[in-house]
Amino acid sequence: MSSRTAPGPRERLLDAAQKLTYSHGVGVGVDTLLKAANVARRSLYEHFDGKDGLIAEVLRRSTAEDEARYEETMRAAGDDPRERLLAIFDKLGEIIAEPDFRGCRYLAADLALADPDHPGHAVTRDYRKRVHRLIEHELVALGHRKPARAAEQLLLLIDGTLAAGATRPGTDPAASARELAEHILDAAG
Amino acid sequence: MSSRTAPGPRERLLDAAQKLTYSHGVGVGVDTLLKAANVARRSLYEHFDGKDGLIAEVLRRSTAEDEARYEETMRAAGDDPRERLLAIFDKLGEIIAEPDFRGCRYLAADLALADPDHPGHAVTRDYRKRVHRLIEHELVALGHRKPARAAEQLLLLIDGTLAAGATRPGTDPAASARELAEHILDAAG
DNA sequence: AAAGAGATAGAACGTTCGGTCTACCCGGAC
DNA sequence: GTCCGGGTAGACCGAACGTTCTATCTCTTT
Repeated sequence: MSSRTAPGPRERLLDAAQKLTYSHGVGVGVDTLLKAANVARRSLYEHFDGKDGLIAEVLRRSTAEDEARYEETMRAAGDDPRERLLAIFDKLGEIIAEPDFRGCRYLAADLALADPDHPGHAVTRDYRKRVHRLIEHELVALGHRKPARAAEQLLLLIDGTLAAGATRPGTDPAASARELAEHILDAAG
Repeated sequence: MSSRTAPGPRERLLDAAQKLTYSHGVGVGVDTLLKAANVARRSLYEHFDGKDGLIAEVLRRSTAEDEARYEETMRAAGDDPRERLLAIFDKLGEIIAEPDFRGCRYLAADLALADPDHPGHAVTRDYRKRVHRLIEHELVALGHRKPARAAEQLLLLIDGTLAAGATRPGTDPAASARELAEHILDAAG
């Protein structure tokens, strides 16, 4: 009951799957996941009703964490919407610099899950909508003349930063994107 | 000997693999590829020494085609480097609009091939270098003050356009990117 | 002490994976 | 005609896949 309890099989499995589906892709075998989590085979099917359910739940958890990270990043940047939005790109720079960065988890999942009916797709779609809302809200607060268009452009910069961060070592895509983002925000009117 | 000869097993297999590794990801099974190409199992190993070799060759072929498409797009845009570069984003708009567009093949491959030693990675790395060179060359011809930085930014816009095109239906990332690209080029000095 | 829920270990299922192998077939060169 | 290289067809291999199953163990609750 206390918050200091050792994590149960469900949590261990989620933790391991979150780590491994990122580093090795959603194609990792269930044996690998079970072994890494030290969890019985059966628990996977009790808690998540199979691998697809586990993947969907991992994505749900990740999106919640990442959305919270967006909010925390903006919160730490103060009250000015402009600073709050630019802080996102500084944060992206940190994320990309992490040694085990492997690109955007959600894009990778969408590209890897060939079945368009896989429950994971709905999760990533929702996540993108929430981030979109988050950013558009700031643009409205900033008084931007075209918040919808500007939001699309900022999201494109984020996508591009994560893609370039994964595939163009030695470059600093976050800095490049930030510069372009400044221009978008300066056109606020 | 004539150019009108029916394509041999090697070509059929490459054609099928090029199509299927894009629509279904590089995780497609060998059986699926052989069936689609109407090719004997053995021919795969004779010509490509296994699935990995086939994938690498498919990527090589695709990069050659895509690089040629960049050059053709710029050639068709005339002599002005600015127009030639902006034409890329118009072309991207067309590509994204195609009904079977599924994102950037090379990013998908890099994300899906967990093994960093897979021969496919070298191919995509080379391709990105060549496109980088192509774009930087135009920026130099344009007389841009910071061709290296501007090239990185344009590449980031391309990556972002392809990513957003695959994951944000209903938006027009190519148009968003083009607008930002114009700003980059206007800062040419 | 007894019971029951939840976890564990692990065998086993059928399928698919990538890869190897044998056997046959066909067309052009000798 | 004979040979032979390149192709096809398909059986087969061990391994891994996701899934289901039984059996045992270990807590917590009563």
